[in-house]
Amino acid sequence: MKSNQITIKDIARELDISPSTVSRALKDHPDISPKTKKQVRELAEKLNYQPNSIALSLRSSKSNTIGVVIPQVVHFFFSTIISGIEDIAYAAGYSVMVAQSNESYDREVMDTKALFNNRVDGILVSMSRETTDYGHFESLHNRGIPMVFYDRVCDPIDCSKVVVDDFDGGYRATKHLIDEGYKRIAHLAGPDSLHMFRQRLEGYKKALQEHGLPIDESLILAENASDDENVAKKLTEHLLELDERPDAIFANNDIAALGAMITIKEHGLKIPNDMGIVGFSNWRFTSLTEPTITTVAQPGFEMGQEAARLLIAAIEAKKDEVITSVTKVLKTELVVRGSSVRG
Amino acid sequence: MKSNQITIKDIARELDISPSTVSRALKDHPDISPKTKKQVRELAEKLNYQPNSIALSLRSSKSNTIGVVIPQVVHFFFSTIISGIEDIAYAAGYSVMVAQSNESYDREVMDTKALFNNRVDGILVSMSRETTDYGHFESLHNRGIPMVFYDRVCDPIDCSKVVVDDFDGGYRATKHLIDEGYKRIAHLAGPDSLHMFRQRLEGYKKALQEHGLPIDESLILAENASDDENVAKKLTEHLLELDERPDAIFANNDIAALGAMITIKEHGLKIPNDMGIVGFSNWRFTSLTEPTITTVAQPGFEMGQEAARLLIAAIEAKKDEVITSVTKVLKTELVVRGSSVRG
DNA sequence: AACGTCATCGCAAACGTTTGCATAAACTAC
DNA sequence: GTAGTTTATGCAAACGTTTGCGATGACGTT
Repeated sequence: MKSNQITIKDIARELDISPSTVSRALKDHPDISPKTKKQVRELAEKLNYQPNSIALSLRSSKSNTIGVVIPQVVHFFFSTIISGIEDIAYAAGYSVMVAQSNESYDREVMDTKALFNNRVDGILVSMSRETTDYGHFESLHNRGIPMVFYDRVCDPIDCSKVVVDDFDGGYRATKHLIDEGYKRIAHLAGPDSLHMFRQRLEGYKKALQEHGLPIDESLILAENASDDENVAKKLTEHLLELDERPDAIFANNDIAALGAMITIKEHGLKIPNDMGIVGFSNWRFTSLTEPTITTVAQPGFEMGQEAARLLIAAIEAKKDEVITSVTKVLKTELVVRGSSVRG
Repeated sequence: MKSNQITIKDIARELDISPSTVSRALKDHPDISPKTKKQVRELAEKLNYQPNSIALSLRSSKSNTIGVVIPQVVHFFFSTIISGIEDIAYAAGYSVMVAQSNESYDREVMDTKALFNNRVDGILVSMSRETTDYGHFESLHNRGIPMVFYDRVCDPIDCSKVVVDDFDGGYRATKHLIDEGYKRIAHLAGPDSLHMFRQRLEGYKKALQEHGLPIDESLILAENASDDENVAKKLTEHLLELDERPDAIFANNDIAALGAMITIKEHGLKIPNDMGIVGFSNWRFTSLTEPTITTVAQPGFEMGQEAARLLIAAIEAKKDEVITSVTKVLKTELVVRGSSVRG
């Protein structure tokens, strides 16, 4: 069984008219007689004709496809973003091509090239951890293909970006703890190299300052790996051994928050009464622990949606040449749960 | 700045030779003189020529793209599968187009149609929960486009499939509990409608029988929703109130296992000494609870890889016409943790 | 009768690439 | 010097679709 895709030519031959007439009839062109239109439409229906979008792409140099470069699909936050992208793209008639960089710079370079070769109409990208050279982005950008960065953005490239307000997230988390009456709030910070972690730290500091609390550097401990609960456990041990131990911990991510929580409980302290905890990211498990963990929800779905919207707008407004780059900052949402509210 | 994609024609014009010569030179055709080849290659390099794969697709009627229909990208298991698919596809030079059905039959129908219109070379699909009519699959299959089902397979369609051995997973989980000395093992079963949940239940039963333990229907409670810990909590309450309460629970998924664990602890019972627990799926949090939860790991990544391999094989062997359909059954892996091993 | 106006349709080019065939020049062999 | 062979290149068609322009014929108008 060979592939029997029916083309406009088949319909034309069958009806003994020209392909052009078929094409026009199919799009209800006024030049075509109602009778011919009817014939064409009925035959197309009967044969289940589907336009060959590759031919369309070639002719119009538009593929109606957007490429997505993503560090890791398996991470909840990122897969949520994909979901948001897919949502908007689908509604706008675009297909989504996904390329996973696996946090590798080399893969990222190849991915962008592959997507470009596939003639995607635009590219959404979140940088890999390794990426420090931006040549591949610049080259794409210079060729005029629309791109939008999301989450891990590349500042030097002049295009639209969507980020989450990590500063505000850190601020809200800390302010919440303050509002709940905690006085000595520690912070388990993420690796200094990543922008978002620094922002969360800054938000934390601002909240303290704004409420007249001192910034005690001995209460700010940095993890080098943000996904390892054991590191968080060790840091928490350290915090608990301080002469003046903290009465709350704001962790840069939920895994760390959980690690802290486990350690605190091991020391016989009660959460939230003896110590409050707030995490970051709203992982699924935070609503399943005892107590449930207060955390900062990142708007992954909305981020994907917004990035897709910006990209599609850039793609479709390309004729006008006046695509002003915007940077959307999405607000986080504090999800208050048991680990930070004293009865 | 209009899109300045360099084509073979540009190179030809520049060098004052014909496009055919350029094309041949680029693929090292023996007809072309070394001198010309050198010139062409150097100019192509300099101009950073990239072949237009849309034109290639049109000519060869091969897009080097595979379509993936997936119920939900945000689920860990599914995103892991995507990762596996992407891994193999990338290595084989294919791009991956993702369409999310959101568990909706209508979306699934539109997704398959959209992928077909985009002329993907083959399709990987996992059915939505709603799907009971298979017309859209049949129509694709009749058109001769290769497809492979993964996880949620469609039995009536004659094509390759990749599933995980839920029966064996249920068996192993239960056998493990038996081996650890538990005697009265309850099962929190998933909704009866889904094949995989029935399989896990059957594996559970087989393990009991094989070890001379009675199958007590009062210890088998079905959830209607498999993602809600509250349901699991209620069912566990019920189990604990039985005259002869079970001394272990095999839950059909990790959320349920966690719900059970919380409830058991609330009743003052010790895990694993008073009661053992095994979950299913190896969610991230299962290694972060107290105690950590023994669970059955599903090989999502391998499943994606295997499905992609089978599909690509089918695509590339199409000339031979002898594509025998195979059904791959992937084994699960028991991850033994704290919730089921008495000290 | 000659001309203009429509309505309806086909031709051909174009998108970028590949490839069978023809062509031209250059060389070999007698 | 003629025929034959090799080497290197170009032409044109094809993939499926769209679209500007031209063609055809019917009809109405003077």
